[in-house]
Amino acid sequence: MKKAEATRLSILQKSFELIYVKGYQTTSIDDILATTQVTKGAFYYHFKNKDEMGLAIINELLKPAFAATFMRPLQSGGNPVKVLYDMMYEILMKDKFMKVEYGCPAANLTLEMAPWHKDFTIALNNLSEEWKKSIIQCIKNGKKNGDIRADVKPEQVAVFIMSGYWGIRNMGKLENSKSVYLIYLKQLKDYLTSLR
Amino acid sequence: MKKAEATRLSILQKSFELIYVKGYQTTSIDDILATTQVTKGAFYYHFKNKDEMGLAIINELLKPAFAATFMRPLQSGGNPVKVLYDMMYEILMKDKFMKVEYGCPAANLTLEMAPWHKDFTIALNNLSEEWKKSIIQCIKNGKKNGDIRADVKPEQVAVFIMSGYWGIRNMGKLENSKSVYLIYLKQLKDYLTSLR
DNA sequence: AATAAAACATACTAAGTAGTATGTTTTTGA
DNA sequence: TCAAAAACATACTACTTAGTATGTTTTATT
Repeated sequence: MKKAEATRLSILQKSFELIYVKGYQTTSIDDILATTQVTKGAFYYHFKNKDEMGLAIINELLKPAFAATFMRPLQSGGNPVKVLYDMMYEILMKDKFMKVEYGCPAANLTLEMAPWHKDFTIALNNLSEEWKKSIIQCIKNGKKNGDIRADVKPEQVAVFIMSGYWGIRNMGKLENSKSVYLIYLKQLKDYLTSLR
Repeated sequence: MKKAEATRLSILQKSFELIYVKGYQTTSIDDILATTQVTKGAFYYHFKNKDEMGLAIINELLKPAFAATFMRPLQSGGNPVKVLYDMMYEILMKDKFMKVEYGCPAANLTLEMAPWHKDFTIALNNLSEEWKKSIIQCIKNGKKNGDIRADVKPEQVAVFIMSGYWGIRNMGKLENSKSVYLIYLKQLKDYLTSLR
């Protein structure tokens, strides 16, 4: 990797961490410069302004990370009852990047930016739509295999599961403890089982 | 009501609306002064600082509003399958204050402030806990009446329902349309029915 | 090696921010 | 009614913010 590219990536990665922890609005350019050891000249050489950097974080870091953690596990073709539960368990209990006290970076950005930063909202909605498609496909596949009842509506289930996820992140932040994740996961298992 | 009390209340109400729409951090004192037509001297006579005002909003406006909209409907003693669905339908589809594009004020504040403003987090967690208690009581009552299966775990269900609510607010913001609320509500009905 | 462009560095600006200092006006209680 | 306290008004400060102007250094190309 070229040195300039490394500088750019370093800015994105450190900013992502700062924004995840502190929020977008409260993470100042000067904060970013201090932690990256990059100067203002370098920053504005690589990014036109703060929002352009924010969008780059979503598109270049959040999106691939999201695809790997949220969507890849759904492509196995297995029983949705198990696959969906396992996905959620991995995301909530095993993921190394996300911390219960800081919630989900995608959810944080959405709540903070929508509806004022349209570009952010569109990019984040994109993520959400992709996840939804993956879940729907997983359920459709389960119906074909007979793992899921024929009368189950895939889109309804997908929305229901996704809303549960965004919401449990909120509760985790409030209580600052993963114990609420475990309670949620138990009921998620019961719910998924009810779709057989 | 005394005039001074009216001034204080006006500040709280207008600030609440501004913060609900724009967020806490991005609503400046000067914004508040401009929309309330109150001067800085008056503001700082009534509130020590911005955070004290924020807490007053939570405790004096959000809390009672939350109790009326989220908790009172649960105290009827009716069938939880219907009572819980009706509560959610009212909150999502009928409430006059909350708009789909701005989400839920309690969720917005939580995502924005936790874990950095401990007082806010505690006050908001308080709200959440009260709601949880109400839902649990509603389900326990339903179990006693035979409306809900004996093996249903009230706390698990409460957490599951609450997470669904916080989450669907997030999705509403992303899509800026109540249609996602309707999809969610259909599946909520199926889920609640599965508890019989 | 020479040179042009890329990559970075430093000092600054203009606009906003929460909060304060110091007043004036209004209300209240004896 | 009149003084004291409550309620408000205005002008200011010290600090932070995103972004710019203007440089210097590094890298790539010939």
